[in-house]
Amino acid sequence: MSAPAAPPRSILHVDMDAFFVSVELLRRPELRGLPVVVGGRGDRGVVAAASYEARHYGIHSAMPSALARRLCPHAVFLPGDHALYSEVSDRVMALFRSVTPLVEPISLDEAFLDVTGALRALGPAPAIAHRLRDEVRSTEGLTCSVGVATTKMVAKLASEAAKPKASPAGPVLGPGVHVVEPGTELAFLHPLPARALWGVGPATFGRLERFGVRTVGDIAELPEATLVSALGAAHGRHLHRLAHAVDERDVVAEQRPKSIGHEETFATDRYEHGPLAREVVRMADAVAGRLRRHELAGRTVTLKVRFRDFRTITRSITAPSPLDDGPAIARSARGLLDEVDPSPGVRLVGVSVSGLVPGATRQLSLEDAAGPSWHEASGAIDAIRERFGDTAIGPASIVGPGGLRPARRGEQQWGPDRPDRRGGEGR
DNA sequence: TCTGGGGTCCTCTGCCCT
DNA sequence: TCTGAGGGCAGAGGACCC
Repeated sequence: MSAPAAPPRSILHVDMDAFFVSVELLRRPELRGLPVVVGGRGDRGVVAAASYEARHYGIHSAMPSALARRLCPHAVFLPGDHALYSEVSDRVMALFRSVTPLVEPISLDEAFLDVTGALRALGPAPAIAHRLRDEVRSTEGLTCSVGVATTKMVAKLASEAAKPKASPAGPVLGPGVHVVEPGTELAFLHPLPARALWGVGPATFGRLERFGVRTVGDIAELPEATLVSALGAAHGRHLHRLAHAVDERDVVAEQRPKSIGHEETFATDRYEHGPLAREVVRMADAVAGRLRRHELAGRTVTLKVRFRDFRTITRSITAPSPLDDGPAIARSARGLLDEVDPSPGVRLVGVSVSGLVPGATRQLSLEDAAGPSWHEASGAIDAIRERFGDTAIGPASIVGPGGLRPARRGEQQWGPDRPDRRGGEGR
């Protein structure tokens, strides 16, 4: 006798509407109804979010800011305030957790909620979705769209269907909540464009197009073997299942990061090792601070370099024991940088650390064994920064008059704001 | 049009070891 | 001692997501 089938899960995907822009409008209500763009304002910046009025002009997130400005010169461009969005996001996520502990944040403005266990206490999932929308609106003054379905994938696409849309006459309100009833998943999914599926980007779509694929239903009609031969085993099988609405992935509340990194695009390209090395030290210091804040350490240090022609290389090295202090990470990253020829022009460098383990398991190095180490000093540095700010202390090679400021997370989230504000050396 | 920053996951290749 | 197969791991890069 087979076990009875598990009851369908009730999964919500909540997506804040034009989140960054909406947060800005709360403190600048006079901008309501205008095309507003949040993001990098420099020549190399990109759009992080656009109001529905701005979207009407064809502006969308990830678009180069310079192009957005050409499309709508009279739009209001705002620089973005990552710290503020983060604060608001924390409050919204806390509100979600008052409904269910199974909340999986995807980004500052999106989360999955598994409310299967809350149905008895709070009523059916659509009712919970409406209640969440009302609470977000009344407590934060923000609107969100909610998708309700039995899987993460379909809930995600359902929230998209619930969203407001831009139109020539102005934003058109969406339903706010879109429910895909159990058993109707395929009817909802198959007419959607293939690009709607999670995991189908420009490259994958290009390969699928050769088979005449335009919709999710077209993908579903392809044999799994065809998808595997076109896309590789893991990706092919995964897409085949998604196109048949099979998605058993759980909502995971606690996710430990697998890597922590920091990268920056320069307002002007760098052509020499010296300035790049100083930037690498600054980024290593920032990454180390974030590792310690998360009580993590990692063995693999990766240096990323993007050249003027956008060619991107990565170089990595794995240390014998996990690292979490700036000088050690900087030494590894600078060693990798020494192998790179910057003469073609470098527009971006980044430093990241992966292979993360809890910081407490970090092994003592020879340096530690020899006496008081930089690791001990790091704790004092963190305390000083906590109290006096990030600029209060840092590696001697980057702070001081005319030096570089330590990097803060999200500080340059959407590209360099002004030409060479850190005094870097172009050519 | 000319492309940010923070990530995750997958594939391929080369090396080392058995 | 040499050779090949296979597994594990590190390194590099590509694709994708928000």
